[in-house]
Amino acid sequence: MPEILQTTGRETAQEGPTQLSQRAYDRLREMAINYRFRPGERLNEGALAKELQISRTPLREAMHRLVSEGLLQSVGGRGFFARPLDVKEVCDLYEARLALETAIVRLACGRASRDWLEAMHGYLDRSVSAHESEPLERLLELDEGFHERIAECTGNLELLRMLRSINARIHFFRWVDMQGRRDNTQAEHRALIAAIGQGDAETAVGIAHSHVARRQDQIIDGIREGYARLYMGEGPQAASGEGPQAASGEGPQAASGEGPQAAGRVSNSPSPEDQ
Amino acid sequence: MPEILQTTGRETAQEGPTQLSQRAYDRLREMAINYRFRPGERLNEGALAKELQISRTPLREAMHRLVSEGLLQSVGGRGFFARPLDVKEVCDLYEARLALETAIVRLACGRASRDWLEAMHGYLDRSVSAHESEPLERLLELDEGFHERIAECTGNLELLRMLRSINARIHFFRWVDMQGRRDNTQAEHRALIAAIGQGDAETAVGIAHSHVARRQDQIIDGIREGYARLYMGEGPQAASGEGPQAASGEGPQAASGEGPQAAGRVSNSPSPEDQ
DNA sequence: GCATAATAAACTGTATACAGTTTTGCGCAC
DNA sequence: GTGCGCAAAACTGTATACAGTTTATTATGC
Repeated sequence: MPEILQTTGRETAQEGPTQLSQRAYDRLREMAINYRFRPGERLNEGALAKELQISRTPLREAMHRLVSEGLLQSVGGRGFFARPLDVKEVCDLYEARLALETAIVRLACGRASRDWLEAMHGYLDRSVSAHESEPLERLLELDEGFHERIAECTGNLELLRMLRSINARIHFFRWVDMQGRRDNTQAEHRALIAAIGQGDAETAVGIAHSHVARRQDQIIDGIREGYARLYMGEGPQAASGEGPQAASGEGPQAASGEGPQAAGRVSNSPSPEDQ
Repeated sequence: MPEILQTTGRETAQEGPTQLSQRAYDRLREMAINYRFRPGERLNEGALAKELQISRTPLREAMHRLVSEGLLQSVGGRGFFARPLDVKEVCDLYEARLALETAIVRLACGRASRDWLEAMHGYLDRSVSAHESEPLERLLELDEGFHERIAECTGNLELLRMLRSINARIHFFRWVDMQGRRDNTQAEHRALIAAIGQGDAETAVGIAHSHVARRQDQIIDGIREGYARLYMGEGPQAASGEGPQAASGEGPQAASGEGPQAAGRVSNSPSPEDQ
């Protein structure tokens, strides 16, 4: 039975014998990023293992990694849970992203090479052409890629790692945020690259700040919107058929009961105390 | 046999039935932070499991978590390795710490409460009294605690989490750095708290910057010093007897062969490409 | 003596077995 | 019908078993 699973890739068996634990990590990560699990929900290891066609051992290894990355939760060793929709946490993430982006742009101003600037102009051109045709999910990826390339420009892999980690965790809310308005950020991106190219740190940081900064109430609105959207069964990309516990229809427990400031947490979880 | 292990705590069976995976995580983390393993060394799961008196399953779960946190490495699913002494990585971490600390201090200026300021003064008093008597390891902990408290002051748990993660990874090099000179940072700490208390962001950020910033050559010197020290068999606190592979005497493979700038990596590892 | 091939040992990734605990479901008293 | 107690099912954390692969070792040819 093991050897069957080894070759039974999920769609096309594209690559070689990827590590099962890694495959589980990739899939679970994608699910967690897009809130494919209901917030705070307990993840049934047996069911998940069956769905991913692996045993619980590599599955749990992947889950432990995702806990470390803040994409899953583990309450006192008694099972894994989908991350809750925690308003405070998302606000913290936005704030941390702002701090990170500011520092990254400042560093990039002194380190941008001619080649890098060329490449960024090419990237922006491709982004512009994609702007009309591509789906929103793709546009968001392009935006994330834009900012991550600036981080790469600094040469600092740790800053890049942190930015990626944060971007993964707020991805869903940015996606929700983009739903309503398909606004064009290309001009700001061009201006930012221009400022970086001139080594004008103050201008660049100013652009980045106003580009990334978002008022707290806007963020909270986005979370509430996301909350509603989650319980309407929609997601960024409805790839696979519904998972066993991803879409079993139960209404939201407390959609708009307590105000967003109440306890800072909008979730049905028993509020586990994180790892 | 399992039930024997459950109750067989390592020293005094102090607490309750802590999760085995968690215990392994705690011990391995401490080992990784202090470079108790030789840089780049392959970690033998069987031997480690026997040493920690657990099976490989929870051990591997802990190792996966530590890989996510950058305290261990995993080369393409083929075993776990101690993190190498990577010059570039440590420089990146110092740079990231500087960016983080700057942002944290700036935020703290607008959020410091009277209670928090009181508590910080008390903390500093205790640190001063400890300065003469306590061992260096303890002083370093106090310094880390100081900066983490400022992060707590911002109320942003994500910034705090990132700062802690970075501090863990550079802990060893800061410890090595402190060895030679026992310089007094208390005055700077007091000035920083004073500036935060007055909400003077520019002054506070300036102090923090000059306090945390370190020239790249200083960092590299510290790493080289640490490298030498590692292969002399010393560590921050020689707690338990030598582990099976922690101190088997073999000379350094290339102590001062290539210059520190050569490939950016001073290690005996086969340079795995990170997770 | 040294290089090489063959064999054995060791090690990792994964599946499965098992025990303890929590949750669920059902029956029964009221 | 509702609350309570007990049995059963389910689930998690951990140990162990197993197969494939890598590494070490011995034997052999030159």
